[in-house]
Amino acid sequence: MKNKSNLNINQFLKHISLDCVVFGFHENQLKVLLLRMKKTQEWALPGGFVQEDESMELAANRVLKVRTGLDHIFLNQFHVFSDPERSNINPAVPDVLEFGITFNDADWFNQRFISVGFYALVEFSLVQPKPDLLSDICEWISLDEIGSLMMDHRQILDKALETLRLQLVFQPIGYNLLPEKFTMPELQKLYETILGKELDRRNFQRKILAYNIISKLDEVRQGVPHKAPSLYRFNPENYQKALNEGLGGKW
Amino acid sequence: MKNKSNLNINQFLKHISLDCVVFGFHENQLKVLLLRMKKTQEWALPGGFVQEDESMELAANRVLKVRTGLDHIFLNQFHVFSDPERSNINPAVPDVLEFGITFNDADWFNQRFISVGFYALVEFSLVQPKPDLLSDICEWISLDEIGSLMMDHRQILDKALETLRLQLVFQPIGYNLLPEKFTMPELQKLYETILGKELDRRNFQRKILAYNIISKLDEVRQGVPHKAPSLYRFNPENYQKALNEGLGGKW
DNA sequence: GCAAAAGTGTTGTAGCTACACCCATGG
DNA sequence: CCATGGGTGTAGCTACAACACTTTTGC
Repeated sequence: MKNKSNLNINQFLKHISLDCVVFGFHENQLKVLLLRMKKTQEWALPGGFVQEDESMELAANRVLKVRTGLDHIFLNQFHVFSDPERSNINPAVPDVLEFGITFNDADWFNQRFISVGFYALVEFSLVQPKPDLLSDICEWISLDEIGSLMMDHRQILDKALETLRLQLVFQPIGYNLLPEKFTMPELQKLYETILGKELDRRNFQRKILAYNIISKLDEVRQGVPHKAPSLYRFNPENYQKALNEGLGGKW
Repeated sequence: MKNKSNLNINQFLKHISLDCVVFGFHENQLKVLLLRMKKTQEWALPGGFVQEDESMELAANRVLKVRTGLDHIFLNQFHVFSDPERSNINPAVPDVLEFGITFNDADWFNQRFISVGFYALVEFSLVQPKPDLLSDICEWISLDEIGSLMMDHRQILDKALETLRLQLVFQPIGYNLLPEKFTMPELQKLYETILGKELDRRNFQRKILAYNIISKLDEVRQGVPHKAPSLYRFNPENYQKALNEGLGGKW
């Protein structure tokens, strides 16, 4: 008797999928959560399909809950990818009869899919990456080590980054990507990585502090060479306000 | 013999639709192209379904070509609307057997649809509004005269406006909304309408001119009371550059 | 004590706001 | 000649960039 898939394909909407670009920040590097496909060894973004009774946002949350173990993830849709050629031959289609997938199911997978792109910001240390049925590895890859991806996923990633860059300029992003306590140089490095350029240490500090979205703590980071940097944390009230109203200012 | 619909529903993807918020500017007012549904007399956004072999962008262009007579319209997708309740009972579903629509077709219409929102900027005077099969009127309605709309179309409109506002701040929008020749006060009124606030006449002029995206002509508007305002037109090269690089600056 | 990184201050300038004034036209 | 609206100029302020200097710590 075959191992049976718990996949019931009929509960999903046809033609519609979603892909998530999950960003994390660790060791002063921006990372993205990727899966390696069993069949082709290609790397891919975590994604899935929408059920009959859920919104795209709910579906993205559901998918990411399984992939990361996290609930209530910071999520934003940023673009719909609908080029009819984007998955002319879908390399992710599982082998027939594997995982209990039938001929009919394989046909279903080979349909043309329009995909809604989401980006997510998560705290690196809280994530427990788990591969899905079609992949053998799920792990964080540094942005500068990512090469080509499955299908049009590289294009999706690039668009997510572009969007993140635009958002960063007038919304405080760090809250979701950093641990509760962090140092000013860490926050700066995050900004520099996303923006793709270096910033002046002193001007950065003054600018961030002027927004009143973070508060200095009476602690310093322990066990580092040279002068110990102070720890900060986000100020929830002002942070929420800044999220709604935007920041303004040049970067 | 019944009048036969030219609609072949099987050529369309299931579950996916698109809605367009078409903006035009006329008599110093921002207007939106709306349809009045035959069945319910409700106003609705022009929209449609995606064919098997086209991208969302192509589909939106196709829909708008029929609705306005225009080709190569400036179009941007801005959000996906996927609340499962957004069309619990679809009021736009045509009466069975009307327009040659069969029982099966009616079922098809009553599916749940996820809709991709597009906004379009067009030159008012070039548009020749045409109703579709399900509507009896297609016409421009001033933004401040629009009340509630069919389904969640009001929400879609509001989101489009919000997006337009954000885009306006760092991209030159006017080109697609104004005729070839226009005056400074007209351009200003357009900005004021989109931003929803008044701007200083003199500062506006200096700021716009500083971008070098428009050129003054050796003509003035004829047949107006008081001092005749100069005519301007967009400068294609610098305009394209500004589109790519953004503008920057506060509004 | 020297290198490396954190913390604080200053100064010049571009760009914005908020004005005042002049010009052209119709009644 | 006056009301209305277009066109141009200027003063003050803010926010940013580009700097120099001091402090703390590991080796």
